[in-house]
Amino acid sequence: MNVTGHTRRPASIRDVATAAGVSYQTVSRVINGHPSVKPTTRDRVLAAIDELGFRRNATALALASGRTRAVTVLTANTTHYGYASILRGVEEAARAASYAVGIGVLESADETAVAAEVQRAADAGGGLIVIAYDPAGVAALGAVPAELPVVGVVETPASPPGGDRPWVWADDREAAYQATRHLLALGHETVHYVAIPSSTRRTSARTAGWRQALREAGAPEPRPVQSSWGPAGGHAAGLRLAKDPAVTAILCGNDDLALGVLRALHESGRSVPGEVSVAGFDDAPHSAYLTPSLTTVRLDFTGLGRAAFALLHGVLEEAVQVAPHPVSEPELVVRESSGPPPGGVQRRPPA
Amino acid sequence: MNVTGHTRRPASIRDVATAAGVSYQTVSRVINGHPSVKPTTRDRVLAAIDELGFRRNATALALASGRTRAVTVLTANTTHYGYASILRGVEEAARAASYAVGIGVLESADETAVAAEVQRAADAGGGLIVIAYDPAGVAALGAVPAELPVVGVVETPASPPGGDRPWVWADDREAAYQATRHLLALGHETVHYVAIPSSTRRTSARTAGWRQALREAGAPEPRPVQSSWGPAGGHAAGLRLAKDPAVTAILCGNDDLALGVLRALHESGRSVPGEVSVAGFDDAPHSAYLTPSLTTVRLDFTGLGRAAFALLHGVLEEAVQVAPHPVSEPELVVRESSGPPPGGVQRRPPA
DNA sequence: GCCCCCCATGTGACCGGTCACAATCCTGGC
DNA sequence: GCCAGGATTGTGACCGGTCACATGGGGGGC
Repeated sequence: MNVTGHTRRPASIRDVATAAGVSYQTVSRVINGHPSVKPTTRDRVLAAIDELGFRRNATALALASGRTRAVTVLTANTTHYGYASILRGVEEAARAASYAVGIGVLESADETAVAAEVQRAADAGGGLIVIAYDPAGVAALGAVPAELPVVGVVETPASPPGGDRPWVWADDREAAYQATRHLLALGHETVHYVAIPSSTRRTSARTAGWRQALREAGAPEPRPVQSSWGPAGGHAAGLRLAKDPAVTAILCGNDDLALGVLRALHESGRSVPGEVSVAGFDDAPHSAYLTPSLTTVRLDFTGLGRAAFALLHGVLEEAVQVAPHPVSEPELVVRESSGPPPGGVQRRPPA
Repeated sequence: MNVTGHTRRPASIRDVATAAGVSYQTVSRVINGHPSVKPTTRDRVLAAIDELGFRRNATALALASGRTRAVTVLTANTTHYGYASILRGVEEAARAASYAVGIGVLESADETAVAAEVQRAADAGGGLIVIAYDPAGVAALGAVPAELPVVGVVETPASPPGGDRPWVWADDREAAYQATRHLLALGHETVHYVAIPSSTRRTSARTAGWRQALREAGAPEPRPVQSSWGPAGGHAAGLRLAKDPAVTAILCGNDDLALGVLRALHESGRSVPGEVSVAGFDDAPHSAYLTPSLTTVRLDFTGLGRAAFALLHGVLEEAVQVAPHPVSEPELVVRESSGPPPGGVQRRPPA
């Protein structure tokens, strides 16, 4: 097996063919599992493949056949828990299907920057998965040329800006609805909301679910506090909300925001959950270990990533079309950060 | 610009050549910036390129020239802060150099699984960056065939198992040393250490730095508590350490472990930093917002990723070799979780 | 005015696979 | 024993670029 010392270039199908005493086309048939190859011949070819350590050149395959077996994930953020988990899900599914996974980061939502990044992803060949939870992602999804196979991971199911592209989504609306109902059921008069940046100018799914729960309960609807993605934004928002003694329950657009809010409440001397209840969103790994541990809604991001890949895989190989949303339901996880409002129940919990 | 409705395949250099009335080779020269092309001709070609929306086919380029302009990052984990940040740094630098970035996840340290993943990465063409902080990563680095260009992101600089491969590293030893000295300087008799899983059977760099600081101070050297990567491991370790009233200072292998330790101390009724001081490692984004906020050592993971790419880039293109460790020094960040031991200073702080 | 050389451009082969089609072998039916 | 037809195998062209070399034209040195 490669006894000669000097680096030689890897064996091609013609090398294998020579070694096995057949034509290159026969080798091609063997590696593609074509049925009409005599067993004897096949064995000889396989032996030669083994001996030369032959591996099919993916580049040549892609050029000759057009099949690329690659996916590029376009995302605005790789360190954030939700995004990273989606990426992980994609990678998992892609690995199982022996697809290569590429990644492109959308540094800004600027139109030309986004277009450049989409181009770069397109150049890589294969399919695209765009995480369109934020303005940059939404812009990217919109900028994908029509002929490119793409799947969006979107916030709202109703026809996203990307048009008729296939998509997957987690039911953020339902998740926010559940979390809000939980807080209301504890007896809070209303629930304030610290929002992550919206992906579109329209109301986000999370905001919508929160509002729906308030409305159904006949609770007052405070203005949502627009914030950022990270704990710093939550901290700033939390400081503002802490000043208002009427605030007894806060829902946050994600767990990082909730962390910042918790910190702000602590600094303002308001106890959680004694005076104020806080709920997050996503169930990031650290949320269970905070003090107080964080009530939140768990979303199956990994499953979402897997689903996105499955869908794209179906598009690329015209195999069985996967059902568009096989992702598990959001699950409310009640921990220490939520409890009844101070001074007992202020309004009747719903029957 | 592509007025016809039906999807047509993208323009090739021959299409451009025909449109510009030159040969395909001239087009090739223009897109490669070859000097000897008459300006008039160049302009005509550029116009044709623009009109047809020509983009050079990366696959064909790779096949014909061997240059791939791609990096694959092999890592055991994508959601963990440090890993994700390294990946981000690589992506950033790669984008600037217009390289494509691929990602492969090492699901287990099992030899055949690792070998398969390395093969997959090799098939993608281009260079490899292996994050070798853990057994799976170390195994992967070792399994990379000699002829493949690879850079390791390693824990300890001294000849890693990968042999003479180029590598980058953050000075974990120095970082642990600083953190430990900080705690000792506050007056703690000694510092306990909750360790992340070691990448090799040998003592990790972080453990070594911690031990060195203890030794220099003549402090007792407790056995390090072996743990995992996540908060759950830190929690378990913290519960054990909390039982021992002699424990007044704990250094953790990363911020997630520290989070678990903080939680365990809280559950055990021991106040931080009143009774016990805790320090972490990495300065993850949430650490500043914990209650108490976490004293930790900031490491420039993003810079590490950028450096890894720069090094690989040098190897791939035989450009100027980059200095092997241009990564910034670790920086101690003192926050609320560390303070003097209960009952005042128990030993003299070093002069 | 001639020759040499460089500038500008074109031609053919090749990278390592695939595809479409042709050519051979072998077998059964009559 | 002859022929049709499926099973095997081989040949040439092609994917979209690059590389090595050939070719035609114009300017400077003499």
